[in-house]
Amino acid sequence: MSASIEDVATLAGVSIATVSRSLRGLPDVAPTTRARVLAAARTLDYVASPFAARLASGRTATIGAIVPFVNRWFFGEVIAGAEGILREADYDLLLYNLDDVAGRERFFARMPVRKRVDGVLVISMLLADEELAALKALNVPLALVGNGAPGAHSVHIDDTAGARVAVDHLIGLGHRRIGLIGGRMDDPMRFTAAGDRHQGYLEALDAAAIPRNPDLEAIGYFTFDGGEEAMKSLLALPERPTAVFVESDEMAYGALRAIRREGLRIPQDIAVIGFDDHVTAELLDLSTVRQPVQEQGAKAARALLDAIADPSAQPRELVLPTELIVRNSTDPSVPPL
Amino acid sequence: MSASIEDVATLAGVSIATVSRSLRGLPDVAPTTRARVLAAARTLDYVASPFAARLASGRTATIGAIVPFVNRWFFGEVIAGAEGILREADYDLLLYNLDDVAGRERFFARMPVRKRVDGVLVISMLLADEELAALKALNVPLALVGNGAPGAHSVHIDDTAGARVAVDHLIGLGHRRIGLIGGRMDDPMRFTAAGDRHQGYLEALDAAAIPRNPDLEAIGYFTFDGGEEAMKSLLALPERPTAVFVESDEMAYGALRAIRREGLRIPQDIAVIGFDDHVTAELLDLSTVRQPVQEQGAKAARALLDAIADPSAQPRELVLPTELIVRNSTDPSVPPL
DNA sequence: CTGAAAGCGCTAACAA
DNA sequence: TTGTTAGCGCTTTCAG
Repeated sequence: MSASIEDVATLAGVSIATVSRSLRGLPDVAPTTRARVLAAARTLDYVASPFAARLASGRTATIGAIVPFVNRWFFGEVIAGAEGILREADYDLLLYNLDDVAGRERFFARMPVRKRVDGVLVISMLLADEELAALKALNVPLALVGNGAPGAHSVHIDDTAGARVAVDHLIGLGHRRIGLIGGRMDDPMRFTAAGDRHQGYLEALDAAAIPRNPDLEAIGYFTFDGGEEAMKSLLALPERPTAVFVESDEMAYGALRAIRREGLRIPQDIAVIGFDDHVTAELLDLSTVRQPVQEQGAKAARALLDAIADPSAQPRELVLPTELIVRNSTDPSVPPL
Repeated sequence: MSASIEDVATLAGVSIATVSRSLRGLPDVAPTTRARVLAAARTLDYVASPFAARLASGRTATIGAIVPFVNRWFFGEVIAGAEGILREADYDLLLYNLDDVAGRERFFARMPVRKRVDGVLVISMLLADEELAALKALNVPLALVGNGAPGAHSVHIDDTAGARVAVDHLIGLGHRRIGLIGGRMDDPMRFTAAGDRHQGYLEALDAAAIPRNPDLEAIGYFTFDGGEEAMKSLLALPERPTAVFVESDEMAYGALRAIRREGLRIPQDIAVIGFDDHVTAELLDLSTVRQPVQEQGAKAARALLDAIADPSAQPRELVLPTELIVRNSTDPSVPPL
């Protein structure tokens, strides 16, 4: 096996306590002693066994990240953002991918994070009361990305405001008959974006004194196919909308396809704006509302580290700004790709 | 704090050794005793401290996954595949995201996986000799996704064969002037796909007795922009190709854009086929070569678990099949979206 | 400034 | 079948 703290102590001619202190940069070690220890550690290529250190100190130097789907764009970005900050601080990132409702139940039934993390990062999940309670019972700081919860740190955008900006943009272009394509509010994974963005849509209409029209609101799955289906239903209306606000870019891609299949032109016949600024939104020339994704992960990780350093600190809520990105799918004056 | 093994032992009226045995399902425990222990553990909501267990047993029950970019489609899928298998086996997944060349160097300089994993999963990286040596020095099983290495388990596709199928498809459609858009062989992250796919392109031409033509080979970054630039250079040729094989779907998206901007029609003026079957390939109606991605992660994770269970087992190499997906970007007889 | 020694909460012989 | 006990490799008092 590899070198242990004893080996280093022997080689440096000091006690293991001094090795421990030297290596961790604790005060009260003579500079020359420390140098000797560092040299010994280096020649033996020594690293402390994290498990022994964790057992002895009680600190795990690990963050658990709970994510619905690692393999979706948004979540991957958030994790990348968080990982960078954590790695820098020498924290490990333990990944829990829920995958579906069954996986989510399994996670909360078994609570595999117990006794193994100093903090928990929950990505884009609206937690049920019992779930929140279960996580709080871990007695470690909790940070949420995407929405807030009492007693937890949180980093998110203002979905409602973002949606309002998108719809205002359509109104500014002269549209009055504006459709909505959105996700179900009762999504099984309980994402909150759908509800909030729907709300923003309604507020924008109200502010412009455009009457609400439930016929123009098409709800479906928060996916490409869901968007396509929803758009089809709007196109089948006796009087179809001249513009649609779609609650996510992925749904918007489906909407674009439905519109093109119908032989209609974008944006002349129907203008489309999405939400997220997904990687391929630019490629598809889709107007959208950009949200900082990696940054949400990074900020949440930072919040956790701060909370671990100072457990008495109050939970903070951080709201990051969104940005309207105008492309050719809404504005014909923007040159197409 | 939460319950310890002692608490359970006391409540069940047995020794801690018996608790340990009962909870881990070891033999030689009387059924009634085991039942009593399980009941006690349940009422105390007890889980063993993983750190104590790991220190005592020497098994970490965690796998380190080293990935260039969590936030890219391919890698996210691989991780999702691996995570599922590992979670099922009660293994933790420790994520190391390299992010760039500097991150890669930092990783290998510090080797943060030391003393903390029972196995290492390396995703899509061609390891330099020193890197491979460093990982082998960990003395734990090593599994690679995307390419092989002596002494390591590996799961990958046959990139060369896949590329050949793609180019054969173009040849079958009557094309003779077939361009290539590919990544640099000397990619800083050292992905191997570029070289292998390039090779397949050449082999397909040779097999069809179509002379190679270096002018038709455009090399760039393995990204959307790289593909766009490369396509532009092909379009600028005095005699442009009638079809292009692009080594990745993401590059192909860029190529599609360059072609459309030039006012040319796909596939009538130029046929385009990509590689990967990236999520949005269907949306963009792009013909491609599909590779099983999650499955590669799952199979590699399985290989690691097997190797941990039986360290004497020889490293195995698993090659998964690819599949040609014909869409409208190459074949006009396939109805467009 | 440094060392001795007592844990941290388990697992794994070894006895009984 | 069960209990006793010696570690696992550190961190952290507490003396010195």
